[in-house]
Amino acid sequence: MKWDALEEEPCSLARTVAVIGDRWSLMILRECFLRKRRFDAFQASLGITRHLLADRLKKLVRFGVLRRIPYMEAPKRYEYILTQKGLDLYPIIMSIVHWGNIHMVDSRGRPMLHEHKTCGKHFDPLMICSECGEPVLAKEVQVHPGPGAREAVASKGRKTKASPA
Amino acid sequence: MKWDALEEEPCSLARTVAVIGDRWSLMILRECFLRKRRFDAFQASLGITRHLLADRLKKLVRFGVLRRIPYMEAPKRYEYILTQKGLDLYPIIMSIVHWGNIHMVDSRGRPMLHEHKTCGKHFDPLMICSECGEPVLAKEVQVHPGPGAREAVASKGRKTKASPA
DNA sequence: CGATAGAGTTCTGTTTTAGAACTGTCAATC
DNA sequence: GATTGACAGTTCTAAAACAGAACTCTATCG
Repeated sequence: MKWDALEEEPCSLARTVAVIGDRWSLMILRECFLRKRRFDAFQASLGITRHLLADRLKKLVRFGVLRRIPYMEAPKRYEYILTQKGLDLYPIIMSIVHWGNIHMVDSRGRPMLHEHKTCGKHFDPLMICSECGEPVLAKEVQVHPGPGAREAVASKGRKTKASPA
Repeated sequence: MKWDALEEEPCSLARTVAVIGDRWSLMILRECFLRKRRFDAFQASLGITRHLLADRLKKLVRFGVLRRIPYMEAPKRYEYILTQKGLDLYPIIMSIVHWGNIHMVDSRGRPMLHEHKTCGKHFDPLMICSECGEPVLAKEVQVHPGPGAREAVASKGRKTKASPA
């Protein structure tokens, strides 16, 4: 399966994975949320090859996650800033960081702490249900096909071809 | 940078990306959360090559995200089920799906709807602060180095080498 | 006996990625 | 006024990852 094919899948996970589902895109986004915005800054702190960095930035711009704005004429220089669409990725980034905090830290503890400026405390992100406000657990969630689902092929038995989410 | 190097980084995001930061791992996990658990079931609904599927399953087992349990002797057959560590990935999966629901759907709408069995309603996941219960926005979060941070090289000025999170 | 199912492994050829060097423009320095 | 350095890339080659298809092995089914 090609990356382009992922985008076409009737599955919100696959489509999002087409945008951010490689290690470098996620690492670049980490830098963006840490207020980095220039080519060399990304390159220095990530150790990514310049070739791939150029490529990934292009991709993220193409998907509308980053915007490329000139900050200097002659020579033209650009910086990359998060669009609203990009900012909306924050819960993904935070939940990834949180999982790492719980399951991947060594004996020294967390590399980074997050302070919620609104309340002034170090916090962890918590995922709750938009309707009842209770924490959401995998076992308590039932999925149903939505309007954008692929038509189920309805072959005999319990064999429905695809499994979008 | 190799995948192994990512694991070593003093950054919870990098370490998590080392585990799930490729398209197939995320797609496999989607299937796991949809209760798929067998090799051929994964292969059929993902269209991944068998080679890569075997490889990714091995990786996810090695990282303790999946457990490989025999469900049949002679011939030995195994199925892959989520460990607690794997189940804890749910917020990541859900936030990815949610972003896709908001930003990547076509005119037909969402491919899939999620029902919170606890309250019986279709819902979206919401990320809140564990301390004050308010929704968390990127701009309201300040990061600080934690105990597991790499020693900052403290060069002159505002130039700290790495940017873990 | 031959066919089918399940869970992989092996093979070959194509894509992606890593790592390093190169380009081009401007500003500041020797 | 030639040289160096910052910045934002592009180009090159070799190494690694991936796609697609075929093959293996055990066991049951008709």
